Amino acid sequence: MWPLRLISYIRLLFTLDLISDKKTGMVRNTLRRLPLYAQIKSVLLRRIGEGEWPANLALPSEWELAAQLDVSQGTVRKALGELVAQGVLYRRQGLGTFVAEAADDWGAGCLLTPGLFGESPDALVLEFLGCSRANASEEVAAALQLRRGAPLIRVRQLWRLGGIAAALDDALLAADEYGDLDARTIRQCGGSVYVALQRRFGVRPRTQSEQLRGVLLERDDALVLGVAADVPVLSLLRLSASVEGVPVEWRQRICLTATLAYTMRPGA
Amino acid sequence: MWPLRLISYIRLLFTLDLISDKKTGMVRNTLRRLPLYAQIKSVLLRRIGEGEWPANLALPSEWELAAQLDVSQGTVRKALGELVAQGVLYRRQGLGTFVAEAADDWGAGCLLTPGLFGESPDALVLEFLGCSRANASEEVAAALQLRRGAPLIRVRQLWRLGGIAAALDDALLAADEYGDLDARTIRQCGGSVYVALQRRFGVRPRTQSEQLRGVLLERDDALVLGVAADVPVLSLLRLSASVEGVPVEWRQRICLTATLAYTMRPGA
DNA sequence: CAGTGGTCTAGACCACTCG
DNA sequence: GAGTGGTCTAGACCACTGA
Repeated sequence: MWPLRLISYIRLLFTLDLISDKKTGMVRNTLRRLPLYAQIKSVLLRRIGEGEWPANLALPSEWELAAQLDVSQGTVRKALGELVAQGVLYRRQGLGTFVAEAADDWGAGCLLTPGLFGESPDALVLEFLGCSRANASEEVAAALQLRRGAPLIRVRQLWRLGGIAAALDDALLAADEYGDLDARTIRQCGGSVYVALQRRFGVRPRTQSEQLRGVLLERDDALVLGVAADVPVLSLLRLSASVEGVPVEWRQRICLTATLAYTMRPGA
Repeated sequence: MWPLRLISYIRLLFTLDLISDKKTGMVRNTLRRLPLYAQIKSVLLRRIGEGEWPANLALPSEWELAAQLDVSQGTVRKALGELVAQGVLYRRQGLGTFVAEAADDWGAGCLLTPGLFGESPDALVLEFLGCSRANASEEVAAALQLRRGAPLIRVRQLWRLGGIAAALDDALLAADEYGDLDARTIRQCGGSVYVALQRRFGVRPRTQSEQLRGVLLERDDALVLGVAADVPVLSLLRLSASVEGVPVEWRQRICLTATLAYTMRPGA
């Protein structure tokens, strides 16, 4: 019994690219620096990132995974639970555990609703406007860990609610890394940058930080949105990173708030 | 063994004010409509609400609670875990599980930071401005489940960051329910409405819904904040409710965003 | 040192979904 | 009915805290 467990720990060790110079007796302790379920989580995250299981197809069952990784079902369950909480997976009782689609470009931070404290989120429609090149400002360069002036891809998207323009997005990505992201690719992905990143680069961006301001709508943006300029709007900045924590995308969003309000997801 | 479990289920039944007309054989199934850990959660929430354990003092240990409620430690742990996730409790390894302080008036929805994607939240200072009476508008009445024109208590607070005015709050509460909330009481609670609610009424408000807009700063508010009017600012509306889900407070906040930005808590 | 939360296991049963 | 996630138990050991 015990030797078998030990072997599994050693296997996990290599799977995680961790190195231990300790004697076998010490391996377990060394590994315990991270709880087993956290190690399982890393292993699964990597295998998901490598596209081992397509989106919306079931992973192996909890018992199957437990056998593969040589841990108990409860431990697998705890790891899966955290991934579900992070939105990477979802579960359906009696069916299985599934890889979630790439995150929606709108993001999980806040939700748009038409009414006041209304409950119906209403379908936002994403419209792809175009792709262009740009250079990193000081601010963007710092956030994306690039040098100032580094070449960027700029993706412009328009959000509509019931046909009416609601928000305007500018997504910025490092061109050196994601230069292949052209208009055709994004169009094939329904206009979604995140879906394109997932399919083309195996990157699943996750919101890392979001920031809000009240600003006045600029003339250029007002033209695109088809409304008057100089009205107060909501400005959102978002930094997204891969599951490994590498910055991927900087996004700036302008939200019209004259007739709409933005309801935040009730936290916890 | 089994009879003992049965008795515990029946006890839980009464603790939860649930009623079952079924024969003893059916009680278990009836109860199973809610998982055991969820029932434990309710029981604990109520006991916390009744002030059984003062803030920052330890609850009984997981094993002790398990014995009291006649469930396993793992089940208690799951219930406690969810309450920790909700911010009602916090845990410290080796010490115990504690009741958290009343929520901060600032709220858990978003966090203010001075810099761009900066990491230091910086201490916000709350300044109590005063108390007054008002009447419920249509909107507020609907949110607080009152009739239109119902008497309200209005509490005004100013938030400062490094001495500089950053935000202005107007909290509205039903006067019929919370009429005792006068300036003296609130001052005794450090200016915090939530602390006062907890101490005076045993109510622990939790954010239920939050809504954002970009608006222009009005003249009256500009005077209080000591800045120019007509600048774009962030407007936040928040509805708070008791743990039982009864609406308690409607709060309107005006955030200056000329030199500050509001970073949202990274979700999950 | 004793007591606490944190992790992990093995095994059981339930509730749901599908063919 | 077979297979899946969801819950619950009993017991073990670890890591941390404080006296």
